[in-house]
Amino acid sequence: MSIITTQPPARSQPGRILPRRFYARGATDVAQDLLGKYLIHQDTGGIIVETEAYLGLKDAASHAYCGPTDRNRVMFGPPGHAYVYFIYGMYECVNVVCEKKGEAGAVLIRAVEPRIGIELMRTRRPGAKRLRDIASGPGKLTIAMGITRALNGADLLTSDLTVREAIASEPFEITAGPRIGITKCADWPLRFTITGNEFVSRL
DNA sequence: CAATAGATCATCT
DNA sequence: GATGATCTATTGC
Repeated sequence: MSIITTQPPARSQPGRILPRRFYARGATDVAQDLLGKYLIHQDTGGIIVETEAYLGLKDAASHAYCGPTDRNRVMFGPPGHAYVYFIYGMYECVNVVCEKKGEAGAVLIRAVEPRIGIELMRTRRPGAKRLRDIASGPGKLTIAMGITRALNGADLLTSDLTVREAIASEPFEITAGPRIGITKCADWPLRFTITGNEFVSRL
């Protein structure tokens, strides 16, 4: 585990949808820069507090490691689109596609701090006792925000799933550590959290 | 609090 | 036919 000190974004319009070029970079950079941004779907949204980078063909833990298939095709497409996959027979997880077309980097959104449409999210996650249980995990946040495989391939700049600049953000530090729930490349420090944030999937 | 079992199915071998 | 970028409930200290 390591701590990375960040600067507040030099120039950002609060609430503005992130531009395509934000995503057209390496997944490791995008994963860190997504922290503190807003993930918005329809009437729900929150602050991204935990992400993981997946490095495509270079990364045995990535769904794209063995090349394009019907499932992972959007990861090889243009940046700034959603890759939503179904896992464990039960859950869906959202990624944002990075890198230029042809390269398959992606960032898994692992946890969100609920901010918009909290009541609606509560009804979708009736088992969640505390606010911090609503979206503190990749499978939980898709349920809370109504994100399904129907959004696989959706454009994050023009669909009703978007990522936006922070409204009013305090400076924060980033903690890096090993990714969760994988067996290959398990020691690569590609999981990033807002240091000390209580809405992450685990401390 | 930590460890473990069970749910459940699309995808790939 | 096995596995998996998970979650919840339950069991055991």
